[in-house]
Amino acid sequence: MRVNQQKIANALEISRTTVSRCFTNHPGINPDTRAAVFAMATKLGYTYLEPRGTNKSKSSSFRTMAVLICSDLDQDITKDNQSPGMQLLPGISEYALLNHIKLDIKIVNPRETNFKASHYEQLLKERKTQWDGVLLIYPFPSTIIGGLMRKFPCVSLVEQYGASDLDCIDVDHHRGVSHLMQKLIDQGHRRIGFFSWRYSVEALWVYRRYSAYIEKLARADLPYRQEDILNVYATDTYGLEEGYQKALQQTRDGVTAWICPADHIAYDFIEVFQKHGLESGKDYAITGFDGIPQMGTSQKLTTVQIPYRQIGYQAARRLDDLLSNRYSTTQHVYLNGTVIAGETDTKL
Amino acid sequence: MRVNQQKIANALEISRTTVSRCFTNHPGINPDTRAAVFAMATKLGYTYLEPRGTNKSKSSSFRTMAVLICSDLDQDITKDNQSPGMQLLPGISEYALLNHIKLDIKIVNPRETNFKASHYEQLLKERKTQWDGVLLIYPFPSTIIGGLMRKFPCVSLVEQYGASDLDCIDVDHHRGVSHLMQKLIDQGHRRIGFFSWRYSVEALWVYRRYSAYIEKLARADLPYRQEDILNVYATDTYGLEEGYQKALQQTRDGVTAWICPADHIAYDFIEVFQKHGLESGKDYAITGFDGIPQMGTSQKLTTVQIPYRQIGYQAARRLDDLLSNRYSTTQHVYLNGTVIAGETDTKL
DNA sequence: ATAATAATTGCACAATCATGCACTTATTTT
DNA sequence: AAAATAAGTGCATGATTGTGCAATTATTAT
Repeated sequence: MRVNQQKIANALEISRTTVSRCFTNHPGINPDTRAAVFAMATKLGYTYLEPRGTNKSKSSSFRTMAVLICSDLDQDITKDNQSPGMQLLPGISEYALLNHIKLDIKIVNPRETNFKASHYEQLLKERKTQWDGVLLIYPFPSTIIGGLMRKFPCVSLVEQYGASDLDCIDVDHHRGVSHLMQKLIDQGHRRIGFFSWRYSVEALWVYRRYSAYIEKLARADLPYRQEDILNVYATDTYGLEEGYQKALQQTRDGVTAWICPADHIAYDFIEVFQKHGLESGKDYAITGFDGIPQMGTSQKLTTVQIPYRQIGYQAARRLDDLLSNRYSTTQHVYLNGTVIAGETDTKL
Repeated sequence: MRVNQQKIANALEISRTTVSRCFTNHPGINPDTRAAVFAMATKLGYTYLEPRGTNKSKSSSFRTMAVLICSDLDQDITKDNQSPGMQLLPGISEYALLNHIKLDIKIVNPRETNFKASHYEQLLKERKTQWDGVLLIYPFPSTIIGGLMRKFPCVSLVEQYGASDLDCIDVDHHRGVSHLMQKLIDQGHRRIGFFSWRYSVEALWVYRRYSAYIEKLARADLPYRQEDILNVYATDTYGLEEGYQKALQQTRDGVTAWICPADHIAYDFIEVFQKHGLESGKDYAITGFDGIPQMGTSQKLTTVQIPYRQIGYQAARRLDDLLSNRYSTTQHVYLNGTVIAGETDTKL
């Protein structure tokens, strides 16, 4: 017999009305109840089909999306428009404009980890227009994410959040790293190392780009060498100076190219190595990731340009989807970055 | 005798009216029913040709998506409706119905690698209504993909295709593997191996799931052990029997859990180990990936259920986007699978 | 502690969906 | 040209889902 809402209601011993409201995104449903219903629906294999006739009239009402940027005010935003946070906005507002969505952009304090604190209380009460959903820019404390997700549909941009069921739009780490490495391999590099930093907060993109690096090694049939991978494993990390010493040592030992999971790591690397008389693009190859132009560098770094505008657009769009259909499988969208051919990937 | 709608109706024990409505994109047809009808039609070899003269104004507003299933007719389709190809149809049909898109489902020969061959010539010329875009199910020869992509917007389902700029919708390998491994780690496993098979065609999902495995090792701070990884590196592969010997050896040496990148690999593994007196879920833990229920197995495998319906839906949707040419950046969408707790991940 | 207020949930009824029957229209066959 | 076959459509109907309002429960303010 087919699964219907009644089955779910029976299983949870609640009324079918409540089940229906969960799927129709009705206000006034306890988030916990909704979660329980969705979990049971998945378990029983229920498929909710949006009603087809009615969904046109509904979209006429104005929605409001919050854009929360988790960053110190002076650090990121005020600095310049080059910061990722600012670069994402055009895409977001483009989508919002096209679809008559209001935006409410707020900067929140990264050090506030208590969702019940006045900082967030205020944020939520201040507005007359209720938020319908939230876009998250930069990493948030997980407690905050939990609190926000209970109240609103959320979509995260660029940064990802481990195992929690948060939708996320990001650059395609795998393709990016794969392209960079292919470029190196094409130039004759056979021993390619991975150089990162340890971050105080767990940086998921480091792991993701590292895993892309490993995957490419395997597919290109290049051997895995533990000693050419620096600062990925927690138990096997180096201090800043120590790390560079090790990198120097490995370079002398035969590593001809280094993959760095971020541009700023690569720029610093280049600077340090220069002090030791090693020139990037000549004595060794190096690539970054992010496509942030650096001032005061003579060389153009080979890197992957992150498609910020597209990410912003897709994120807003995904959130819009979630507003009308909250019972939807969590998804990650990875957009192709553009490889920027710099001068640092040259053959020896 | 020729195949007609009545045949399909009989086979599915529904009225012919319903079958007719499926092909004419009548509203008020359940997407599941429609998917079942399409599947049966494909199986029986029925091709729907729209009525001739009448469709001047009407059909022009309908777009047509081709769904190409690259599989041997008898192998996959006729077998049962459990095959991935068939399971994707309900989601595709759901989107198509909601958005007034016609579907044209075809099975193509995997061994035909020449796009200019009559096999494809026919496929393209047969129809009066031109395809507006193509959904690809199962891996196609790269020559065919190239040919198709030059002619139509394409989106691939479940399988991925390396570096080419093809949009793709798939299960979230990383989250799936991460959840499975976390489950193992929670149960006390500390030495987790990876066991795969070598495939004649490059299986991207093996690499992707392998890279997810490595990423999780790093994040959980478990050491990388080359000798616990079987049949991922081309230069370091074993024959079938040889591979199991090695796996046995490593298990005796201290590996307590094995991650397999696919259910069928895991089922075979269990069977072989059983012959050697090792019981899954007791003497060692093992997990698969795909959520395909296996007949004749006493134990339920711990695995990840692929959200076929959602994948189908999102793929159709992505293709629809590409048709209206709204977004140019190539993207990969990964949907969360559901971890199915079986009996094979137990602690020793 | 108790009243006032807000948040959830259930009931009853309304709306819509999905499908088969009967009939119409189009295309072949005889 | 009539008969036969195949396919499309209006309508009726039971199944399923959506919604206003009242009842219930939780929360907050006296």
